[in-house]
Amino acid sequence: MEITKIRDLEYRVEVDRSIGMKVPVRIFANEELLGKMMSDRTIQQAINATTLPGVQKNVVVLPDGHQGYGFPVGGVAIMDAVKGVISPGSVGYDINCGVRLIRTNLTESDVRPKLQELITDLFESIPVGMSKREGCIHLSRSEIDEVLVHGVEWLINRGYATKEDAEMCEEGGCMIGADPSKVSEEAHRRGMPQLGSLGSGNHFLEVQKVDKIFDKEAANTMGILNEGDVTILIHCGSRGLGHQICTDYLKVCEQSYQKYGIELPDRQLACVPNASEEGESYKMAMKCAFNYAWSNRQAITHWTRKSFERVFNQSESDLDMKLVYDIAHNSAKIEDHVVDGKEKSVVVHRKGATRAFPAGSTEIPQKYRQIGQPTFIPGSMGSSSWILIGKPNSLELTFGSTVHGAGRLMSRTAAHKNYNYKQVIEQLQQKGIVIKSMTRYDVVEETPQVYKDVDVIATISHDLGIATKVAKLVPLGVIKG
DNA sequence: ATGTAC
Repeated sequence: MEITKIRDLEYRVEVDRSIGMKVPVRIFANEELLGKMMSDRTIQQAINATTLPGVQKNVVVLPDGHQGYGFPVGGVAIMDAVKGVISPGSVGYDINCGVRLIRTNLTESDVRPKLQELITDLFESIPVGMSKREGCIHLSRSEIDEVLVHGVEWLINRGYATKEDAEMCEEGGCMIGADPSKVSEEAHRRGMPQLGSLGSGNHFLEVQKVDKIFDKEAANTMGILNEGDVTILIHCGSRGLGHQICTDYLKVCEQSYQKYGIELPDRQLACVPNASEEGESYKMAMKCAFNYAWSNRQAITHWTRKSFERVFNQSESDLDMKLVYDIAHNSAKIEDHVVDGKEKSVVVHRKGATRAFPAGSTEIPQKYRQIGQPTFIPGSMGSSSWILIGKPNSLELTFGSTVHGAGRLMSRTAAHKNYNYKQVIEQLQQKGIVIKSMTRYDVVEETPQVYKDVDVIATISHDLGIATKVAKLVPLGVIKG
């Protein structure tokens, strides 16, 4: 493959019809990050995606891009909504994996003396770890259907959410058109006992302080007033339910290629025509997983607020723990984008990528319409996290998207070879970071050294003008699987 | 990411 440098931070793979490419690949990265992408299948996977039926304009690889299942994590691809495909493989297993940020009225000096107590209380009240059931909201077979259809609204009615919480989620915390009859009984069964659980791997809940504010106006609009303010970041997804829905529809894809005459360069790049019966069914099921993931993060939010109330002996209104915003990392959405100078309805696949719509977009809450959509990059444990806001260049360059995280540098196995639990814990202690985790191996596998430098990723997004820096957050304490 | 390989 031939990669051409277009300018600083932009590279390109031109169309090669001999291998079925229909559009170019556009890579946004610095030289070092590009080098990492070239050491695995990232670019090849993006090239594969340019062969999919109905693909438009170009496939995007963001600076945090790395190899994924079929389609790169940190990738964005748009398909003609009428003639193109929708690709469950290009959304990923953890449908609506995402991040939300909560603000508080507390400062670092309020939290430090009670940090150990706070992290212990959070760890005891929020279920973490693989396949966790204890402590979750256990849904009956009919209740889970209500959650899948209504999303956060179901939790409002049960006292787990406010109307404002729902408004601070994309789509108001509910995807219209979710149909639980398109979700298998197996997926239902897995989802019923897991609502309100964090999961494992890179999922976490972190208590942070605002380290530096870069954009005071935007920060203040989000309720981030001063450096030293305490925030909470929650990173998790749709758990076993979303995973099962992806698994189920990958099978549906496999069974339909002959019927639709689809030939793929990689079986893992699973897809079906967007407008087909199978495509419509996938979307209705995917929307259920969306609603479940929002509800999941919301239940965790509720228990987080209760935990803070207990530890600081203050009421929820005193603490003013407002949800700043909630974003999705793994999604397919029908949006209008400009292709060849014309607005066109397309399926936007964002896998390990978030929406980053600029100011004025009707898809973002009124509260943020003047400044642009808030987006968050989760760091976790030793590394910083970032608040960014969407800017007009995102529509020009990345189909209204930006980066979602640092991206792994070292495999899980390599992490164990190079680091042990004691080392990682000591390193965190030296920084004053309190951690409680379900397993030791998750801590080792998630040590900051296994990730690329999140600050560089944020800076590239900023320099490209797709989403610019609002504030840098650093961890005080973290709970994880 | 995920009942870490039905």
